[in-house]
Amino acid sequence: MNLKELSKHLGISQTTVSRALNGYPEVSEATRARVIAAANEQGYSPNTRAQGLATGHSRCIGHVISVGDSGEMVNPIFGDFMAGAGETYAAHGYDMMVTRVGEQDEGEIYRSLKARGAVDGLVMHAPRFNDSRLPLLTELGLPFVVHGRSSGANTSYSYLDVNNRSAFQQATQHLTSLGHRRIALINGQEQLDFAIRRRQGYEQGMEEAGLHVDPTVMTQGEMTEEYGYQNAMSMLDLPEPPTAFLLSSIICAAGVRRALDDRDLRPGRDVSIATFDDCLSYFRNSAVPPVFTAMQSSVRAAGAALAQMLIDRINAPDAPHTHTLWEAEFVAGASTGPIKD
Amino acid sequence: MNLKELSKHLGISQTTVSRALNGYPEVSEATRARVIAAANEQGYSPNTRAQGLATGHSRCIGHVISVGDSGEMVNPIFGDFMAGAGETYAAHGYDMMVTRVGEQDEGEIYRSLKARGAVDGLVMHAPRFNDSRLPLLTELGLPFVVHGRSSGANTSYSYLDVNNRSAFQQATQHLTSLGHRRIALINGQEQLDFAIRRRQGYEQGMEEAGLHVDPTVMTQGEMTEEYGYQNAMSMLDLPEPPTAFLLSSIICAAGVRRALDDRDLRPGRDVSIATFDDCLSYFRNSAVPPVFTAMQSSVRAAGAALAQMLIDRINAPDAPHTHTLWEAEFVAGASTGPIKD
DNA sequence: ACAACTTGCCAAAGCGCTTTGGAATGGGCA
DNA sequence: TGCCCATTCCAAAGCGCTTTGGCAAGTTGT
Repeated sequence: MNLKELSKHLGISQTTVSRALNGYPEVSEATRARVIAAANEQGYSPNTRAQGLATGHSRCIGHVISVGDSGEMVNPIFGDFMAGAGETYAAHGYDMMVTRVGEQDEGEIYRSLKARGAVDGLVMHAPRFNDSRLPLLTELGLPFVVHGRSSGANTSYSYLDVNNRSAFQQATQHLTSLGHRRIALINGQEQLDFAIRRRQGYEQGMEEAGLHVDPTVMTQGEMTEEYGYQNAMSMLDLPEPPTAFLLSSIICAAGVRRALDDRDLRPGRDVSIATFDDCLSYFRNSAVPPVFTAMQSSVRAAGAALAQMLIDRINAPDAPHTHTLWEAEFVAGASTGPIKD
Repeated sequence: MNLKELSKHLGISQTTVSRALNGYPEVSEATRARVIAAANEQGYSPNTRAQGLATGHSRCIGHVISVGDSGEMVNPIFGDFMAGAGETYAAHGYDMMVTRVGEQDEGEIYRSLKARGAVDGLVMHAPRFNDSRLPLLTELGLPFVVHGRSSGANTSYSYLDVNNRSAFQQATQHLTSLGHRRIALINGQEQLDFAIRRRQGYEQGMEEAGLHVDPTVMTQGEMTEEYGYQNAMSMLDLPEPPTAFLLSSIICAAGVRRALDDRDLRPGRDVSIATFDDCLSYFRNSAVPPVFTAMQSSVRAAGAALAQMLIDRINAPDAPHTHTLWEAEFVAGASTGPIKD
């Protein structure tokens, strides 16, 4: 069933049917009601592509996820983020397109999405330091918002970020206030902006406690469970092992927990663990008290909010850029405790 | 830059440019080369919507993920599955559309995707027992493939599934051969087909060992870490606690591990854990020996293979349905061992 | 009663592409 | 030379929608 058929069925012109369906005022309410009823009855929905061609909009949002071909990690927050964003898109009648890309040709993908008119806007994920995608997207004139920020970039852009720096400064402070002086940082990949800021927060927290940072207990890498485990294991083998671990992801934290377990150390009593927690739906930290002392911020909520930001931006592309900074919430859990002497 | 402009720029008709670009034989190689060069130089890509309108195809694949509004779990395999599927789609010039849906109106979504011509085909996730989506999709005439199977359905469809039954039968057998007689099954939601089959495999394995199943050590639910933990904890409190746990997900297994830890029990020595492992990129079980004894099958590979199946199906919609059944691979890990007496 | 609006509808153009049905051009062959 | 076929290209229709510009009919003001 298409417009032509529907209009023939109703004995009314295509114009009128289209207008009735799209809420234009030039059609009487009686006609509109009749049209809508017929459309429902016939199961008519306007063809997305034709509508897009005619209007010049795709009513589709792009998400580009980069996954190295060499079996790199898929970001575990992906699903929850999408769930949040999808909710907003659905409410506004947008579709959601996701494109997988191996790092190399990410710029090419953006150009293509723009040239093909495939999306009305997109969400940029995992910004890096002075990210080159920022000027590219700006130049392309494709509305976009960023999940996170890019230090050192001098392009202006809209973003929603968690205050990673203050989160890690707070977490560090929590640990130092418990007497910990040797605190390991098991961070995400430090070409990613969020990891940079988290390190800064950690360094600041250490400094405020009059402690100096020691590179031997600081690592960065893909935040898998195994990565947490292995780093914790090797650090525990150091002549002067850390008494507390600060982690970038609850998945990693699980790995560290396993390492402690292997060493017969109990979290919170023998060694402390504090972590960032994205409130992943399949890995909740919501026991009472929470398993992990954590700085938490829902990535699903972030997805929903960013999607809204993007839609607003598409509707008003020349509006000034929006900057939203969420503070992570500190939750005291069972994984931290005063240092043993 | 659009076709018209490009053809004007080249002094050639739109027809010829289009044909040159699409590899039709009616154009000389010299002209083709010239056209392609100009297209690259001008950064021309055909408008997706216009192309779709003209051809009647969207070159887009749909994935519908259902996420309850009440904060239900997002399937942790989602990201890895998409990464695999996305690879295949990209190689074939397909885009990937994902639609979030709260259970209630899933049929509506399918109808809409079809009516709007938004996708050329779709992947159906998480089939349930006698899933009503099967006849619906068949009736709609939208090419689709299923990740998993639907017991009790009498519609014919293409699928790729892991042999969940044999996987769990094998895992159970492994445990019984180690002397375990009281084996807990912490399963996924048993309205989902894969969980049904896993239970059957478990029951078969128990029966083969001359053991009868005991509902008090069998649960089903959303496979979160906490779910694994809580069930393990309460089962360990039973008058006759299980000596082994069989799990549907490595995320859950982590929870069980934590429970054992809390009870000062060591996996593999005091209590055994065997689990299904989807080879999630952020939660690898690839240590030597693996942390968990597991039945493993890569969900990323499944995504890639299913995508290929769907594309084949789109290209030959009347071909007979394809059924692929993968056997999960047994890996002996550190989490299982002979029963303590 | 007549001009001036409003209201409710329609025909047709246009969005950017593919594809059908020719129409030139040139080469091979008798 | 004349005929036939390939080869190479083009004009125009059509995909399903939105939107412009009108046109009747009904309504208002004087």
